[in-house]
Amino acid sequence: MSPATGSDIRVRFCPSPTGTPHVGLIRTCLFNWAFARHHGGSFVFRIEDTDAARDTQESYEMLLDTLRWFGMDWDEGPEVGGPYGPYRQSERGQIYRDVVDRLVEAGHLYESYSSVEETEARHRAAGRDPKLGYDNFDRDLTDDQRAAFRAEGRAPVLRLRMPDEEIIWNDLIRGQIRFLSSTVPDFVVVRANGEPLYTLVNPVDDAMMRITHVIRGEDLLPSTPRQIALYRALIDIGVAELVPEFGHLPYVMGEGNKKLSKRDPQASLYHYRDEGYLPEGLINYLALLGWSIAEDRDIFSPDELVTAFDGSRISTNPARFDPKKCLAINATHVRLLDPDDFARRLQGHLIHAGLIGEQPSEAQLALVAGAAPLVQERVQTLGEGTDMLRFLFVSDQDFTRDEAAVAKQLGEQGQSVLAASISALENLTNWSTPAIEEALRVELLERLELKPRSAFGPLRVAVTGRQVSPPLFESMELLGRDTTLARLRSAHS
RNA sequence: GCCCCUAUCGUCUAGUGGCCUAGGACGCCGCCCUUUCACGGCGGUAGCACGGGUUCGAAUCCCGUUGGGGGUACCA
Repeated sequence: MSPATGSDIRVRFCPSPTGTPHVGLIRTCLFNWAFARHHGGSFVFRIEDTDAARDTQESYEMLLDTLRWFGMDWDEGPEVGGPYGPYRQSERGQIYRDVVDRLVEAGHLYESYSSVEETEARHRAAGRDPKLGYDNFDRDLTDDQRAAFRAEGRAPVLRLRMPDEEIIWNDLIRGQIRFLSSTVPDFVVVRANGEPLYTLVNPVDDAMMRITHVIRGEDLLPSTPRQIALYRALIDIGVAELVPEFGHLPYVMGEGNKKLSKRDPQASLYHYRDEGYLPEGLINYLALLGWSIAEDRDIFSPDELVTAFDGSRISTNPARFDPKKCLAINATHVRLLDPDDFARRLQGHLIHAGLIGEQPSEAQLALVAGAAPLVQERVQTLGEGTDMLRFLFVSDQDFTRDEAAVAKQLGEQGQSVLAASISALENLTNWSTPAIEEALRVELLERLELKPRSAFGPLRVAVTGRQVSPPLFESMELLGRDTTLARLRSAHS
């Protein structure tokens, strides 16, 4: 049973601004965004910065930057506002204080003075496992007892009184899940210093922002009974209208059996952006981590994702992040790009790599336009394209050749190929790909009777500096007669 | 310890009782194409964790075992 349908659907993405945006986080964001867009609902972006010790402004800005790069636009949130703001928890202190006062007044929260040690001691004295957790001891403290604790100088935390009945919900992804309330102790929602905790502010904000579907990581699944209990209390005091639907996404794992760690460089989205992955390639792969679009298909555009993503077909078991498949999916998207679009993006990456300036010259623009089609079919990322085209853009002084390639191709036979090629090309009047190819084929393949492999390998290394390059004759044409001949001569010792 | 989630090729997954001698993708291997590297094409490799049920029939449902993961904070 869904509490809302169609455009009433409201979902949120609510990260803490700690560290660099990573794969698991953005995957969660993507699922929420796609779900909202599919249903024509609202996507709310909220910043959970209640932990002053760990939150940073830099991380906050990286979050916004990353979402924008992916094109995951939000309807409400930082910088766009909305009817339920502010959207940074650090700015919502008064709201929480008011809610807490009302919850206390209605008897849902109570003061608790027990320390962990005292709780464990009580468990031990009763012959119970001391690790059982909080024992709800302070629930029924009398006024006198509370006064006595205060007199000792102790400040209480506030705990939510959990209901006695079993808590059951129908998880959007996992079906019915039930927890015995006896296994869920009363939990702290306000610190002794008066600061509210995540356990309070997260459901309060979801309620006040009228969130209908909470889609989040599996790690939060065990805290759901507590949130539902808090929701019921919020409904009781008129802050919430309903308990939202919950859906718990499977983990994204890294190497081994560990959850993908924020520290793992492979987990940082910036790593992929710098390498020249395409946003649509990453979105495609991220979506595959715990979801499938169809039985025998796994390549799709962001638009196609949105069209298909109705919240079903989400898997329950953890997914392992596979860099190889991520690369392959990205490569497919590179090839799918409209050639002009690819050239434009490649140009951006060449600028990023410093091979051309922010304002490329006419000649550089022409070079990019001519070279892009040569590499679009043979690279997996824009970064590889940049590497492959470096020889076209570097100055003569900066041009270097790969040592292993030189050793392999520019030995004795390579030198004779170079000599023959130089004389064959020196007198070429028409510097075009077909003419260059014709001249070299006649000279090397027919006259010297060389195999194509041994004929063109040395030329490739001499001209591009690498054993892997765009097609040779096209490369020579783009490089131009003078530079090509200069490189052939400089390789000829 | 207690609670919860989870279990199909190396990896991501399809599969909701008969369409399954289990499909796709990545990876890997082979062949073709080929001026390198790729692209593309063709073919191959490899899997239902185990044990009990239920059923005419189980990868699919139930129970258990084992494995994996998470939670059990005055972090989020």
